[in-house]
Amino acid sequence: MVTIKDVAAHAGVAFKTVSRVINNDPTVKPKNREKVLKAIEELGYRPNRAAQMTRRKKSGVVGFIADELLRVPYTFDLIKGAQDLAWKHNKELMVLNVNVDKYSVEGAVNHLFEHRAEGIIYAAMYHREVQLPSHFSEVPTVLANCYDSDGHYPSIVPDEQEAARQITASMLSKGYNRIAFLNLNENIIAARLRKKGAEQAFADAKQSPDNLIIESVIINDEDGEHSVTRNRAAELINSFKPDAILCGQDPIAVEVYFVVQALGLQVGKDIGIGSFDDWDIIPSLVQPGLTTMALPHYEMGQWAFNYLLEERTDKAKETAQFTLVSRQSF
Amino acid sequence: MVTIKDVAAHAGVAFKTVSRVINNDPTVKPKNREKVLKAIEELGYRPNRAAQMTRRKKSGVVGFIADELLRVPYTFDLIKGAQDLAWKHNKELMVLNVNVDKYSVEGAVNHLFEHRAEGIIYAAMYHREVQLPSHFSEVPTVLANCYDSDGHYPSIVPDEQEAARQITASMLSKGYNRIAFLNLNENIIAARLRKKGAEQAFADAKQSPDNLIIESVIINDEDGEHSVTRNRAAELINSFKPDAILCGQDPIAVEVYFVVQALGLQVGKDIGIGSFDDWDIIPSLVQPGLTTMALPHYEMGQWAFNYLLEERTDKAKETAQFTLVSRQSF
DNA sequence: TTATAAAAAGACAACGTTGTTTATTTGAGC
DNA sequence: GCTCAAATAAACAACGTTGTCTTTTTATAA
Repeated sequence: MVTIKDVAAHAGVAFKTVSRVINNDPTVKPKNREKVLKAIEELGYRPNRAAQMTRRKKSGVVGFIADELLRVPYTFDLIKGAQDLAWKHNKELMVLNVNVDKYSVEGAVNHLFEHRAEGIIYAAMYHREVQLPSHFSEVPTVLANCYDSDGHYPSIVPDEQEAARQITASMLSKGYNRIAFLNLNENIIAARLRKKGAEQAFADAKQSPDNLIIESVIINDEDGEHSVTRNRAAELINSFKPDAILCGQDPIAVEVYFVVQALGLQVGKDIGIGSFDDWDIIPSLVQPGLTTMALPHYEMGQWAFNYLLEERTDKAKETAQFTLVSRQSF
Repeated sequence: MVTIKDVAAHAGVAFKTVSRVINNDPTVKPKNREKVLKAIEELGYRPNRAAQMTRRKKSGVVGFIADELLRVPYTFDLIKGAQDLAWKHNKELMVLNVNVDKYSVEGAVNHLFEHRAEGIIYAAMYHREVQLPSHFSEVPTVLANCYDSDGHYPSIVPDEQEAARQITASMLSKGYNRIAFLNLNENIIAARLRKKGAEQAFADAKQSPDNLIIESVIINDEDGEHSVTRNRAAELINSFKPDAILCGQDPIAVEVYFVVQALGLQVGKDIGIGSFDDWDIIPSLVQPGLTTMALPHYEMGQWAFNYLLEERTDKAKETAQFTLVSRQSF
C-alpha cells in the first residue's frame, strides 16, 4: 500500500507536508499543496485510518448494539438513523447484533472497547426496560427504544401514550365512538401506556368509557396463537359491536382484516381499523390501506447518535413522537 | 487508557511478554503468563485494535456494501450471514448502505480503502446485474444477490429457475394442474428464469403447456398499482379458471388472497396459492399460511464471506438454493 | 560441576500517521 | 541589499502495538 512517504517522495516534499495537506492545514503554500494533491491522485494514496487512530488517540468509532431478541425488520431504521448521521460526521458506526443464543452483550462491549469506541448506543428491538452490565459506565452510553430502571443512562423511547391518545382521538373525531382496542400484552410497557392514552382520548372527548373496551392479545409467531387472536376478535365484534377496532400492532390488524372480511363486513366502511407500527409494507398491502401510527425509529436513532456527538452528560429521558399515517381503514 | 506497558509494569515483566500472552505465544512460562493475566484483569486492559492493525499491516476488515435501492427488510439476512461468520473469525464487517440519493458507491469504496479492507462484499437488494466502478479491482470483491455481465467478479445469486421448477412441481404433484403464474416483471432476471423453471416443471410432468399461463405483474408501492394487480388477478381467475396461482413475490400473494376471498373462494381449498420470498412475517400472517420459496439470503451472505476468507481467486458463478416453506395455501 | 543447547525474556526497531520543536524560506520595511 | 519577523517546511519523537534479534535463564548431559 502507498504511504504518506511515498507521496512525499513523489511530490518532492517532506512527508509532514503531505500530512498537512491531508488535514487541511492552511500553512502550506498553494504550489506545494498542488504538487501534493497531484501526487496523491497519481499514486492513488488513501490515508491509513488505523495509523491515524493510533497517533491521534481518537477512534471516531461509535458502537451500536442491537439487542435483537425479536426479528422485527423495520427496526432497521433505528440503525439507519444513527448511521446516516455517522457518515455525515465522518464517524464509524460499528453495529453489533447480540442475541441470547449467540453473541453476548459482554462480548459486544469488549469488542467495542478494543476499538476504543467513543460512545455506545444500545438499542432494543421493542420498547422495554433493560439491565446493562456495569462496563457500560466506562464509556458514554445512550439507550434507544429502551430505558433502564435506575435512570442511570440517557434514553429515548416512543411516546406510546400520546400515540394512543392521538389515534383514538382521530377515530373519535371521525365519528367512531365505540372502540375495541386489541392491545398488546400488558406486561409490555407500550401496552400499559397505550391503554392510558386511549382512555385519555375518551375522557378528553367526554365519551363514556363504556364505549371503549381494551383487551390484551397474545402475540406469537406460532400458528396456534393466530387463531386465538382471530377467535377473540370475532367474539368481540359480535358481542361488543364496536364501530372501530384499534390494534396493538399491524400484524394483529391484518388478522382482524381477515376476521372482518369473513364476517361479511367491509373495513373502512362497516368498521374502522387502526393500528400501531407502520410495519414495513404491511399497511399498504392490505385492502383498504391500514391507517397506523408509525414508530419513530429513524428519529430515535438520530437522537441517540446526536446525544453522543454533542458529548452531552445529562441523563435525558426523551420521548419521540409517532406519526399518524392515514390510509383508508378508518 | 491502559496500555500494554502499564500491564507490564504492573506485572513486573517486559512489555513484550504481555504482547506474547495476548497473542497466545507458547514461549511464556506459566508463572509469568499467570502474572500477566492477573494484571490484565486488574487493570481492565484491552488491546488497542488500531495499534495492532498498524503494526501487523492487516486490518481484519471486510467491507459490505449494501446497495439499498429497494427497501426490502428481509434482505437483512444477507448481512447477517456475513456478519455471523465475521464475528466467528474475529473480523470486522464494515457495513455501508449506499443508495442513489445519498451515499455513492465511490464514497463507500473510498471509505473501505482507508480502512484497508481486505475484501468487499457487494450485495444488491434484489437479484440483478450490476456495474461496478473500476476501483473494486484493487481489492478482492465478491457479489451477492447480483452479478456483473463481464463475469469479472465471482458471484452468488439465487437459483431462480430451480426454485420455480420446484414449487411448480410441488403444485403439480399435489394435483394442481392448471396454474396461473403472476410473475414479476420480465425486465427482472428473476422473472425470466422463473418462467423457464415453471415451464420446465410442466414439461417434466408431461403436462400440457396450455394449462400454464404466465403473466407479468407491475410491482409498486403506490396504491394505484395494487388495484391493477388485483383486477388482473380477478380477471384471470374468471377467465383462465386456474386451480392454483403462483405469485412472483409474497406481497402479490397477499393481494391474491384478498381477491380470492372476495370471489367467495377459499385459499388452500378451492384454489391453491404459492409464492416466492418468505418475506418477513407476511407468509405466516395470512390465513391459511402461505407456502412460499424462501430466498437463500443468509446462505448467500455466508458464501460471500467465506469466499473472501478462503482467499479464493477463481471467478465462481455460484447459485444458492431456495427452500420450500410449506404452509397451508396449497 | 560444567558445558551446551534450548527455552524464555528482554531490547529495540518498525508500522503509518500526527504533534511538537527546530530550521529554513519569504517578504516587508528600511 | 539587509534585517527581522512571519510564514512555511523539515526533523524528530510519539502513539500502542508486533517482528526480529539479542541476552538471559533453565534444563540436560557429560
